[in-house]
Amino acid sequence: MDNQLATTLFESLSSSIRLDVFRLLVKNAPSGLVAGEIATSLALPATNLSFHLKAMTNAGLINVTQEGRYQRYRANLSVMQALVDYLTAECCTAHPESCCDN
Amino acid sequence: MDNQLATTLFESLSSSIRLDVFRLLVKNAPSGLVAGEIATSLALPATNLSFHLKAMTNAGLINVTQEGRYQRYRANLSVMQALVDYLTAECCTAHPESCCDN
DNA sequence: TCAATATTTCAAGAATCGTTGTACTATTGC
DNA sequence: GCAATAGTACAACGATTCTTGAAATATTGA
Repeated sequence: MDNQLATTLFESLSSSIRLDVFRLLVKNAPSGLVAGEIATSLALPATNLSFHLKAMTNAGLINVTQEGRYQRYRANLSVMQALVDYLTAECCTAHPESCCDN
Repeated sequence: MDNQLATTLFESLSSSIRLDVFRLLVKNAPSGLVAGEIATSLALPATNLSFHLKAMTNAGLINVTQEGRYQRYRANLSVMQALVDYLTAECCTAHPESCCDN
């Protein structure tokens, strides 16, 4: 996890639409959801959702697999775990006594 | 930590300048740095840095205290810890077996 | 093959964000 | 008080990002 990837992931989580999408996919792990189910669930126009799904996929935050005419999206949980580890390191490395245990 | 605050914090960390500022302040915790020291350290124009510091302060990611004519900025480590906890919950609550321990 | 369905791509405009220079406020030391 | 210093506020512009409708692509089922 380098700074540039972290920045990209934060950017990916910095829109409420994308955060909602990610949370929905976490809730529906590990089976994931197809694009139409996400759109219905979050009441989003297909084009707008597609725009955000593409951004999140490019960032590596979610994965997509084709299922016939459907696209199934899944949260990339290991990337999220790596981000948590990165943040913990950012937060605690220098001065553990002033952060981790409060 | 609600979704809106999380979104705001991610937005705050989604620029490489702001991420660099935060990392610098973590490295210099708990004493913090005054604005001029940050500007020198990151080679940023004062106005641009001020713009980002204001955004980060509004988001609650950093704190500021006045010291005479200086403004001293410190990383808000407990907010960062709360964000890590939020992300961990987002990542692991639904299906711990598929995330936390890999 | 053909119509229906699922999703993406593209283009255009709206909205937001980032950067910079200039001006302003506040504090310090003489 | 006055000049110097630290930092912020404001305004303008450029650059991104967001949103939407229309068109394109691909798959399915009849």
